[in-house]
Amino acid sequence: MYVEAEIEISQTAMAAAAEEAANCLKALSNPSRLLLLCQLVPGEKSVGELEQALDLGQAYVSQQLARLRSEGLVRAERDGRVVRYSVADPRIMPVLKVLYEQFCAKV
Amino acid sequence: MYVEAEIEISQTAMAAAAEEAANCLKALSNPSRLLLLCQLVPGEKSVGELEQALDLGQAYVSQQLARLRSEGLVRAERDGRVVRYSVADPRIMPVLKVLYEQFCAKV
DNA sequence: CCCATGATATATAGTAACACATATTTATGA
DNA sequence: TCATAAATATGTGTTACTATATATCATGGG
Repeated sequence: MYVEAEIEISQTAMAAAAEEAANCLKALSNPSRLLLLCQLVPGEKSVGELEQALDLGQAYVSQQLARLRSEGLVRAERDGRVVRYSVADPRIMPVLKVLYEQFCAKV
Repeated sequence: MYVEAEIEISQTAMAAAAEEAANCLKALSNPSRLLLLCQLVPGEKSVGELEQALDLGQAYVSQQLARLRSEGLVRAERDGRVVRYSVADPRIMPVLKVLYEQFCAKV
């Protein structure tokens, strides 16, 4: 009985974690958003800097940043007329690291 | 010049890696598929076993497995009238590990 | 103080992809 | 050929992608 209950809870917890992780992955599962996040790994960057670094249009960058913001993955901070973005969710750093290891460092 | 060329290549390579990673993440970014993959971490399982373990319908499980197959993440092997699935892409194991650490082991 | 400008955000729209359910089909072994 | 296991087909509602157009917001000059 206890075992069943625990398994039940465990499965529930697992399902909840899977949903949370899946939401996070959905936000990461776009090349532009992934590159945007990578740009933010070393530290915060303004929208303009991100546009330049990735050679993407202003509105597009802003849209993708809004998506990441809505998921709580990045944070925006206004500084004069510039808005600087940085990584807000500590969980994605290790995820980005492992993605880099698996998909970029193919040596 | 060399530097510029290298940066150029580097960005191209980065974009290519980002696309590949994003495709992989897209396949992972669904709670059911994530749970299915987790079930396969210890070793291969038949479709029926997966249905039971996750309490999902047969067709649905088969659909999600087909999606994972199409991305090369899992492999199907027929054994009599049973089909056994296993993880096919070595890159997703570390990814699943980090997801587990970040989203499940919250202690 | 108002306005022009630069920086960023939001709105809108069309196409494609996804999620999921139900129905049907294919393969295999008794 | 029947029953079981798995795959595919099909339909419908939802979400994603990306482009273009427009709005907001802060600042320095007049």
